[in-house]
Amino acid sequence: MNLKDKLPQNFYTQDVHSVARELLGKLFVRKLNGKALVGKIVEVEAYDGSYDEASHAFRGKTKRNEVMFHPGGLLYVYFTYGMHFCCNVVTGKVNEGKAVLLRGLEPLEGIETMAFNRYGKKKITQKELVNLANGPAKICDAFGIARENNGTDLTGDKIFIIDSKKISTSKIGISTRIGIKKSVDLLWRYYIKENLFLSRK
DNA sequence: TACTAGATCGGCT
DNA sequence: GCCGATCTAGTAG
Repeated sequence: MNLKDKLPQNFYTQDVHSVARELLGKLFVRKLNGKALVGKIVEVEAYDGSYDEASHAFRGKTKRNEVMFHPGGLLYVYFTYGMHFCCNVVTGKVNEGKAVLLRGLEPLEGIETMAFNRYGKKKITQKELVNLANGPAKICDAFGIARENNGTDLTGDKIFIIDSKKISTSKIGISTRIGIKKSVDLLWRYYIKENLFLSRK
């Protein structure tokens, strides 16, 4: 991991689908209490507010989704099901309302901290390791991301993403998105094929 | 392995 | 008042 390879703002202002695909394989970093928690991005979903009924941004700007309407490069964190947080990378230009939901990370660094955040213990089984961050709410739990991180600037030094070798197109899987009831046919979920840390096969 | 229910609360109709 | 970009534990097969 080379900190010089932190993704710049102009990475995030690209089209939401380009950002979604290119985020695969990159390293999501969260500094927590002086330590770095790092995970490789293995699964994401695109949400395009302009014609995507499943997107929080579909009905326009509100107090909750306001961050989505900023230019790309911010973290959009929302609270759901009365108990979980999920986080998104805001993309595109101002007022577009588009974002990429992080759905699966492969834990690389700070695993003991993540384990403690999720399971209340530092030593975990192989099964628990696989389940550490293979889902949107699990990511936020493991990485200690909550309401107060909504709107975090990803070009800053608290939460950011490190570039890495691009995943070849042949290794990227595409499917419908998970857990939604509207716009269910859009093939806007992208993932690294055969990775162990996917929320689903 | 597969399906179901329950937890729990903020946002929006 | 209803329902959600979820997760877990429980039961049944």
